[in-house]
Amino acid sequence: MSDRSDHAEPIRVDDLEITPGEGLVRAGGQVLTLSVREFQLLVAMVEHAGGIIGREELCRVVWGRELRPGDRSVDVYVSKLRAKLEHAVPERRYIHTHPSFGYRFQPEELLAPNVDASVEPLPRSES
Amino acid sequence: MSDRSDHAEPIRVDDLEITPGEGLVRAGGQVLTLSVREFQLLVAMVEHAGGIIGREELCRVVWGRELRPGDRSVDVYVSKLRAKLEHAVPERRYIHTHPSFGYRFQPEELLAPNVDASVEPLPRSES
DNA sequence: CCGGTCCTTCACGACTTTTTCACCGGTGCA
DNA sequence: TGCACCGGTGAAAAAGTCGTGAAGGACCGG
Repeated sequence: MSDRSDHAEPIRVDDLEITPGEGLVRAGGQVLTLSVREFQLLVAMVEHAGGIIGREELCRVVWGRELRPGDRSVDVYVSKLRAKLEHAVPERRYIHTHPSFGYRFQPEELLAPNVDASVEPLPRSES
Repeated sequence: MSDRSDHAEPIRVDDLEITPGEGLVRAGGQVLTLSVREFQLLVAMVEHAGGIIGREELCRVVWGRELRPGDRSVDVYVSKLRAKLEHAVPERRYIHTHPSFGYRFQPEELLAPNVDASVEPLPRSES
C-alpha cells in the first residue's frame, strides 16, 4: 500500500492514535507532546509493529545517517519515548528491548510479573 | 548479523516461525525472546532439520571457531534453547541428542513415552 | 540578551549474555 | 562393581549491552 512518508490518516495501535501528518499522538485521552525525533522514532517502530527493528535501521530512518559505533542517540531517545508513553499509559508496555537485536513495538498488558521472561503472551488483536 | 543472502522471509517449522532478519521467533502465539547465540543455534539446527549436526559444526557455524576439547558452550546453549522451546511449546520436543554424534532438530509430538526408544515414530513430517 | 526546547555526548550503574567450572546421573564395558 | 566417557545443567565469573541523569551547545521567539 501507500508508504511511510505519506500517512495522512491516523494510525491506531492499542490506546495510541498517531497522526503522522500532524505529529500528533493521543494516548488514552491525553495528547502526548513529543519532539520531532521522538515522534519519528515512534512512527518508525509502529510501522514495524510486532517485529524487531535494529538500531542501525532506526538511525537510518529517523536520523538519516548510519549509526556510528558508540553512538547512543537511539537508546537515549527510546528512553525518552518510553518515559512519555509510560506516563500516558502506565498499564501498558509498548517498547521491548531485544539485546543485540534491537527494539520491538508491541502493546502488552502490564500485570502479573511474567511467569517466564522468555515468553510473552503476545497480546492478541481483539476479536 | 544480517545476511540477506540467506533468508529474508520467516522459516516455518511446526509451531515455530523464525525470522532470521529480525532475530525473532514466534511459537504458538508467543514471542520467544532468544539471545544471539540461542537464536543462531536454533537457525543452524533448523537448517539441518531432520539430520544430525555435530557439535564441531555447530560451534563453527554459530561461534565462528573450532570446538576446543572440553568446551561445553554448545551443550550449555542447547540446554538453554531447549528450556525456552519447551516452555513455549510443552507438547513438542524439538531437539534430540545423538550421543557422540551431535544433535538433531525435529518436531516430535510428545505423548506416550515410546517404549522402544530405538525407533521413533517419524512424527508429523509434513509440508 | 534571556529563557526555554531540542539534540548530542558522556559517564556510571544496572541488567543480560556468554563463558567457564563443577557436579551429577546414565551408559557401556571389563 | 569400578571406571571411563557423555551429556545435562546450576551457578559463579567475565564480558557485553542498555537505561538514564546530566552537562554543554545550537537554535529560536521575545
